Amino acid sequence: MANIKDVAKAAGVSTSTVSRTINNSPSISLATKERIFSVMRELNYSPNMIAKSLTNNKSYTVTLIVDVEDEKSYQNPFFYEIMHGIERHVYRKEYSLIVANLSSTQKNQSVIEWLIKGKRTDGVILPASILSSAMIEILRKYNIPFVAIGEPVGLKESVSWVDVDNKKGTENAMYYLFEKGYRNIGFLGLNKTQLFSRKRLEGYKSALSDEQHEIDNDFIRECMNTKKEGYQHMIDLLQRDHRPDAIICADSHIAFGAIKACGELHLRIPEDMGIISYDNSQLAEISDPEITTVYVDVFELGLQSAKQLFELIEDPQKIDQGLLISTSIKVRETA
Amino acid sequence: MANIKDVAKAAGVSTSTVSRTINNSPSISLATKERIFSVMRELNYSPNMIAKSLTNNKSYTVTLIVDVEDEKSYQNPFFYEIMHGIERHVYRKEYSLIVANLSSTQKNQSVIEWLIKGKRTDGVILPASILSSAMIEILRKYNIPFVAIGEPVGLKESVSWVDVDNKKGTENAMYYLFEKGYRNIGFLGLNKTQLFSRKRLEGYKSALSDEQHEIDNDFIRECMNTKKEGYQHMIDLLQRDHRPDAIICADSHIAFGAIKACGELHLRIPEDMGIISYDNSQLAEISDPEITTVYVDVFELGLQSAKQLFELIEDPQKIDQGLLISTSIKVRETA
DNA sequence: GGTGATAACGCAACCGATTGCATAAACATA
DNA sequence: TATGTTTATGCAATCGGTTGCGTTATCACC
Repeated sequence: MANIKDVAKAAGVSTSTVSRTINNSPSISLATKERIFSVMRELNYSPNMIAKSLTNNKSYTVTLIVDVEDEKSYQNPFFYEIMHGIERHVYRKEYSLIVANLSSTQKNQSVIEWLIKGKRTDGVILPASILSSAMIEILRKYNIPFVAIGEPVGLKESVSWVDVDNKKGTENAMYYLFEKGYRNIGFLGLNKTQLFSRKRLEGYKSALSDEQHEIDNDFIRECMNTKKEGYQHMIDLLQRDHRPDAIICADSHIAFGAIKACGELHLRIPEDMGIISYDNSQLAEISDPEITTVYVDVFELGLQSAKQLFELIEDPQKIDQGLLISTSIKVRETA
Repeated sequence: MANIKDVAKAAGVSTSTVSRTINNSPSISLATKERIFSVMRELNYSPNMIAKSLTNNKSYTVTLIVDVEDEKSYQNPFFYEIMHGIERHVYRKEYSLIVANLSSTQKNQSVIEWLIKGKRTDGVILPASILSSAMIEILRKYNIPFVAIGEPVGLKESVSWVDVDNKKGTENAMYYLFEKGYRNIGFLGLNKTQLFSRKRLEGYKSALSDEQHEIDNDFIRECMNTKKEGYQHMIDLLQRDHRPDAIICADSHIAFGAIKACGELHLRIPEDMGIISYDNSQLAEISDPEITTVYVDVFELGLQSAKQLFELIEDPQKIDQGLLISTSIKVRETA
């Protein structure tokens, strides 16, 4: 394949001149630029990015870390779409995207350090679950910009991140349910360990306050993100005297369990029981009835994380900041 | 960060010597090798892969293409797992993995050509859906090894590929159903456009022949991979005089529809109706009852595709070949 | 016509590795 | 002792770009 020397020779100029026309230097006359461009086309030339990397000390590559622990959990279908969002922006910048997985439980930084030390990456996007202080230390030490997917919690220093606006999303779901006439709304979701569940619960509570409803703690259930727990808690809730007439599930698996419970107790959905969960389109649409959800534009989430990363790459002075992606209600059949 | 010169200086040798010890040349004395290694540790040195790439004319990177059209279809959760399988082998080889998406409908080769021309990739793994003849032409032209995920169909030349053994998988599912006592087994699946469905149908038919059953064409329904079509075809099948007592669904979405149909007609699963579909663990496990499936080790599929790719990279004489990944039956509740 | 400014380009060093060839020392052999 | 081998290492070119600095030609102006 043709290299810069071939182009220079064919155009009767030095490689410097070719390089400058590629990089659009003003000190090359228009005539020579055009001649060089036409030679480049003839020879089917494209610059060797490896060589470019060596001189410019940039890899033209960013890395997406995925958490293998999440792989089998609820996040799975999300991450795929996030990746596409990231890709879109990365390729727009003429960078390429490396993926690598790490385990949040094993606290293993080796892959990322290996990539950095080999000068293979200019920036990193990684789930907050992976962002241990040891990880931050490494990234800072080598001066590699990074952005977290998900709001990190309990960190001393500030970092860049993007997350779904879980609180507002749930508030909006509540307002939607109120408007539909539901009055006694419950909440099923884990809230101790998972930040996003906590935020969703916050939104649930703040919407109740806003609407002058009092918070009934019996309506709030800590519940793992599984069909089984969703089912059990729902059965339990429905056997009480004072039942909810609608429920917000922090996850679609929970909603599946809740729907099953309603079926067994012959409650009609959405007439007797409204249900809203968070979006996992595949599950929401295959459910019967289909689940009304808080829709999260995860593609946008990925895109924004990449944008933030490039801001840091292009301007090292840029200060770290968080960004919340807003949600909408995707009306299906359960509310 | 320390480079090879720093190491050479600190160890009192030339960069050649350092390079040779890194690459384990036999012509360096053990004593100097040890000294150099200890200096490397002291200085926290690792070789700059970019520079290595430039001299060795290898990018130490392979690319995984994903088909954005498939993104929203059944393959989605598969690809994620395939990616992990690929990753495992790629990082074992001390390569890194680039991902890029292409659309099978738009027939757009630009990203891949851009990566190749920029010398950013040494090999490509791509879904058969992307493997148009134009794509092959490009890959051959630049002499880039590639492996298809899925058996390509209608190509003139031979290429390397890995695929699930769909035929044998379905045969095994049939034998399993026979053993369970089912005698009238139907098949729901699309078989015109999708090779994997055709193969599954082949397996269905060959198992019937093997067991001396005759093929009842009314029991074979062309059916898109959706819950809706699965439901309709199942209702239709169940309203006939001669009903099946078990059914094989080429996809889990179909199975969801079939289960719904059984519920409405008050058929007990698995007593009155056995159901086996192909694996999508998330859907299979959230279904009620949980779906018995033909399990596909997609991680292994990815791993094997990467292995094949590296065989081609390491030995350009290596001839292209296909590889089938065998399946197993994952017994859950529907059969 | 001499001087200075400006425009357009080339020279050569450099980025961090690899490698063919040369070389020096140590050792063996005649 | 002179010569041939072997072992261990260094020199310098090379991969394909980039860039500071120098050079040449052209033109304006006095």
